[in-house]
Amino acid sequence: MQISDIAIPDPLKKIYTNSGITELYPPQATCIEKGMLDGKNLLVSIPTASGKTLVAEMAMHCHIACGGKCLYIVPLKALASEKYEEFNNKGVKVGISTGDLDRRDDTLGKNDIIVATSEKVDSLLRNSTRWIADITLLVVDEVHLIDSPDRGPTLEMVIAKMRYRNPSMQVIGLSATIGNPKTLAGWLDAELVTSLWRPVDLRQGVFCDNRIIFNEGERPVKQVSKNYDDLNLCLDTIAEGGQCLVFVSSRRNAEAFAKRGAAAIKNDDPALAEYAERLMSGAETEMGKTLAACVAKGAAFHHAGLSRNERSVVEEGFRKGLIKCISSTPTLAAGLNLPARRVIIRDYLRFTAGEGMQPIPVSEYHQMAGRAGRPRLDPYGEAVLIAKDENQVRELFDCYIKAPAEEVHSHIAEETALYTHILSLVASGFARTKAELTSFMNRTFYVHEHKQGRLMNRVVEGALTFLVSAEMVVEVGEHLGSTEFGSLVSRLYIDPRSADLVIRTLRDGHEYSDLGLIQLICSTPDMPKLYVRNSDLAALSRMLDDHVEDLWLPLPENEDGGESYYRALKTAMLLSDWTDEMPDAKICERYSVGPGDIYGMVESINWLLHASSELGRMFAPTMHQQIRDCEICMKNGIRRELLPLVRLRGVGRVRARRLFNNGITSPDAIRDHGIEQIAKILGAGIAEQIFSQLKPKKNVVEAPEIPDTIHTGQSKLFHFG
DNA sequence: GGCACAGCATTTTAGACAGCATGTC
DNA sequence: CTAAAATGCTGTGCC
Repeated sequence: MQISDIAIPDPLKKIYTNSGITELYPPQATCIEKGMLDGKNLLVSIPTASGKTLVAEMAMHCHIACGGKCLYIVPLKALASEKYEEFNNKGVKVGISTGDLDRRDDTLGKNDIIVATSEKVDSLLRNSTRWIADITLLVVDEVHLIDSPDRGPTLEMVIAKMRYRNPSMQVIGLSATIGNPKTLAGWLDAELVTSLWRPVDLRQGVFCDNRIIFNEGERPVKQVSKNYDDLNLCLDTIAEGGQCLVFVSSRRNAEAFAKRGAAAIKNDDPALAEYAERLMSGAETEMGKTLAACVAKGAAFHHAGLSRNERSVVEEGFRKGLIKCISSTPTLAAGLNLPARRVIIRDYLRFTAGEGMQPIPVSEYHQMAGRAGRPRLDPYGEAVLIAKDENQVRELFDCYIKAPAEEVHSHIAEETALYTHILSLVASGFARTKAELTSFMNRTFYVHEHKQGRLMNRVVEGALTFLVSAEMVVEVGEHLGSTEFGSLVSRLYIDPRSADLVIRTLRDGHEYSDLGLIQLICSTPDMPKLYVRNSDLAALSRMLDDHVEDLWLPLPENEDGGESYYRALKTAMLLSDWTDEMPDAKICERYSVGPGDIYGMVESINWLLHASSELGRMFAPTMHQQIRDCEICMKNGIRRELLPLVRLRGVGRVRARRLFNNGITSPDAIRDHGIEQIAKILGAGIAEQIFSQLKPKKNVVEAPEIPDTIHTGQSKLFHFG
């Protein structure tokens, strides 16, 4: 099918033809034949990188041309940015809305296309965002993620809510290949498009005994390293002029492989030195230094412990073709699109808590294998598994290459997952009676799949019981309503169990302490927690002894509560060190984490601190200001003594500390010292910026407070053995 | 006494959504 | 309670 023959707006046609797209891929053509441009719902279940986004884009432009508005839901923030870039500058207005990128609500609604994560859409629905009613086309990217145990229920609810609000809205689901596409399409009232076609030939094989065994034929691999097959596979591709992506199961493995790769590649391209330098200049941690050393030789590793800068340098270096191989944990499988000639799925077993080493799902294998082969750049892509012996070759073929795609199932009938969603249905007016609640839940994929809602009703009943006892929902006869507290929890977008724990503890009447508050929030189910290792236990119990007064939650009596208690406590210690101005590198070393982990945890607790301060306003007004202050300290990574200083624009943790250590502890003191003095400490430009914010001088002249000790930024709170 | 190393015991193990309001070194 | 691989520790053998 030719682009010129399709009923899409002319400007878009022009953009496509100008960029060399003149003909549709076969599955794309099928979408149009099935009535996508006539408003039919669609489920497109095709392999990765076979042109799903383009299909959705055409449909979106048709809607926009008719005065419609489109919502494009993605599972990851990184993906949201990627899609935003892709849709932008094509003659329509595009907006993005995720937890950390937001073009403010009122202006956001003026866009023709809005790209958002599923959680963000849920949050927008809970906060009755007006433009939601204007959406005429909903595109759900990676719909198969409905199957995810933790985030799937949210996606399922968001789809159900959107369709309930806008009954005439068109829905397009984009999915990887799945085992039961008909069931999912049935739920969406959608035409189904399935295909196995790919734009770049993908050869899937298993490595064993110095050769890759493909479905048809074999390919020998030169043995350079005696001990490492994975390295040989990697060098083989590089020698041929390709790049390589290696998926491994742990961060340590990723780093170890990159070191081996760096030693073997021995590439001294001067362009690489520049990238290495960009990494080295910011590298405070051991991890950062090894990364820089690897990149200098043309190898890199990638995992969630990397800082933002480190990630982007690695990604850019690989895109430019300078970095020849990246060894990665699953971060790169789902997120950013970084295709490579050859993908090596080295570890197909992964540790799962409570289940030991488990084979990764087929869907994830496809996800990784799909990264092989860059459209228009590589002649073909190769995805290679590694077998220990001939027996395993057959096993891997059966379990992955020839294996049928997994089915997608609803996870919505799990009670704890439902608390938040039932609350939101009641609080945002989707269900005003039990009957309405039941009828809404009957529209979920779960009920569609199971053809009956008996278990669902029981679970909903359980969730209601919890919400009523937590005073978030009230039941009056058949009627359901949310309390002021319940509405707040729903809008804050936190787990009702978190809110319940927070307000219960705040009401207990503890004396305020930052550590107590941080511990409380870290104990919440919404907070990601660190793992506790045996070697941490000594420091943790000393922590308990030394801070009995400050901690708000006591060690639980029963044995099995201990582990999660300690995990929360350890997380609280890290964050406490952060607000105690401990340098990043030291935190990384002490807790064996990467800069990216610190960033992630600080981000999470900031979100929850904000929510807690709102809860505090309602339940513990005397603590509200304290919580707000703690929030600012956490955001900046500073001690309380710097609070007055960071209120000034242009002053963050470093400059505030520098001023404080010079005896300048408040905006008033800054004024008293005069602009020249401040310029000496921080530089003229900054000094000017600061002075322009200072209000006219008060009549009272205070002597500047001079601290009796100079703070070094080292932690006094905790000392590990 | 000191060192190298085999062999056994212990330890560790991926990722990432959400609020708010703008400017760190 | 699961399992693989890396790291830690102990004891042996040798100089």
